[in-house]
Amino acid sequence: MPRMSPDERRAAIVAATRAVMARNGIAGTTVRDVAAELGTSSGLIHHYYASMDELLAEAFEQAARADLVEVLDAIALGSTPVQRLAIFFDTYDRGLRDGSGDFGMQIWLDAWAEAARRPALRRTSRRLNEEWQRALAGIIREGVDAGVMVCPDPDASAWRILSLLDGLVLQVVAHGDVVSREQADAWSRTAAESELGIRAGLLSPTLAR
Amino acid sequence: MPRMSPDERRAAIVAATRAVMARNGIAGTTVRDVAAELGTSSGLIHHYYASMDELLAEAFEQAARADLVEVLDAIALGSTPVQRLAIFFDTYDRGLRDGSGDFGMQIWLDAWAEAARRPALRRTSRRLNEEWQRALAGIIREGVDAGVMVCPDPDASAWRILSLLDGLVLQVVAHGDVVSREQADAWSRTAAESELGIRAGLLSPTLAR
DNA sequence: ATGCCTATTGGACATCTGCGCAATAGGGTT
DNA sequence: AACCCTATTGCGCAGATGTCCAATAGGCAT
Repeated sequence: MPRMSPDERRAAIVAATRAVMARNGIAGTTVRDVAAELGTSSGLIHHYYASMDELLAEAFEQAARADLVEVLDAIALGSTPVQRLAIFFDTYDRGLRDGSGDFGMQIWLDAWAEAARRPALRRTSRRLNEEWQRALAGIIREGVDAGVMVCPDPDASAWRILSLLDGLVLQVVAHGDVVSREQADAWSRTAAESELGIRAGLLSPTLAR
Repeated sequence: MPRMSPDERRAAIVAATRAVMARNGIAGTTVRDVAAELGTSSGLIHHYYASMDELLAEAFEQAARADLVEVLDAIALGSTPVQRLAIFFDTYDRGLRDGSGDFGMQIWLDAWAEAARRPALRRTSRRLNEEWQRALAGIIREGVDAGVMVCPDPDASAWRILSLLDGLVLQVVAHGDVVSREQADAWSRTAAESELGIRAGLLSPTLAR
């Protein structure tokens, strides 16, 4: 209702879109939903975003990046590679627990499926996934350099660990408790321990936080 | 146009739905698309299927089950647990290569995403996933009994291997070649070798076929 | 005060969706 | 040949969707 500067308004629109996306998923986010969430008219959205596609891609980008940044910040608090890796799993699991630190994991499933039909979303999803992989591979390389991990190919291991996480998340989010969140968490940690030659149990959840 | 028996017509409707699904994905399959593919009216579809959700679930069920049966049949040709496991990966990889004998892997991504919005599809997707897991766990148990695999928890291992496969498939299908099909194939095999205490290389692609 | 720029409105428009229903027509039974 | 059951039609309905546009109103410069 109140008049805003273009920058503020664009930010508000994206924030509202993220809120709706967290509730209804990407496919279930409509212009009118966003307008209602924002408390404005639907015409206003198109005054700032030429198409719904563009808005969805932008909102997903920001939401996904926020989660990535959260993980990167949390990781930075760890003092050893193994601890950083444990924190990586902590944060990932927390996202799974909340239904959303910032958004539901559901939007990742939506993004992966929608990628085939929405080029902008596809590029964003791919880029973000690569950044997750890079973050994980970085930890592994540090671990190898420090002599606390054994891994002939950190990039490949990072992709494997990440893909296992994605696959487990998929079961939890899409199918309910055929696999429990606790199992997804524990299994991915033990798989990483095995993959990286870390003694069993060292990747257990960090109690702090 | 020609009058059919209810059984024939139902089969024809599902076949047409599968064809449209393979082309447009699950979310992009509408009643009118199916009617056009079939060359009949849209009303006819509702004469046989009470809701679109039900029809999509049935079509997905049949398409997915066809692939599962293909894997089960192929596995049956293996003479040892390790060989059967190798064939399991062969068939999975073949599905990834073709775009598929019967449908693209894309519909799995669609199904996982749509599960949140379509209860019937959710149940079907979940059940099929469980059957894949059961098939895999069965092979593992045989391997353990025969003393050629080491695995304290075949069910958990099956879920891990399957989830890794799903996650890798996801990268290949959704993001193009950020991970190549060959890497997805090779990585999942080596992960399984490690997970099940099988000597490296024994799960390499079966040359026959 | 006056005027101008543009943020904002609220609804129209065309299109698509799943679904329901009265009417039609084809084929098997008698 | 007469009849009945039902497969099949074709359209209509109600709602949702993205997009667009003329009209309004709020604030900033003059």
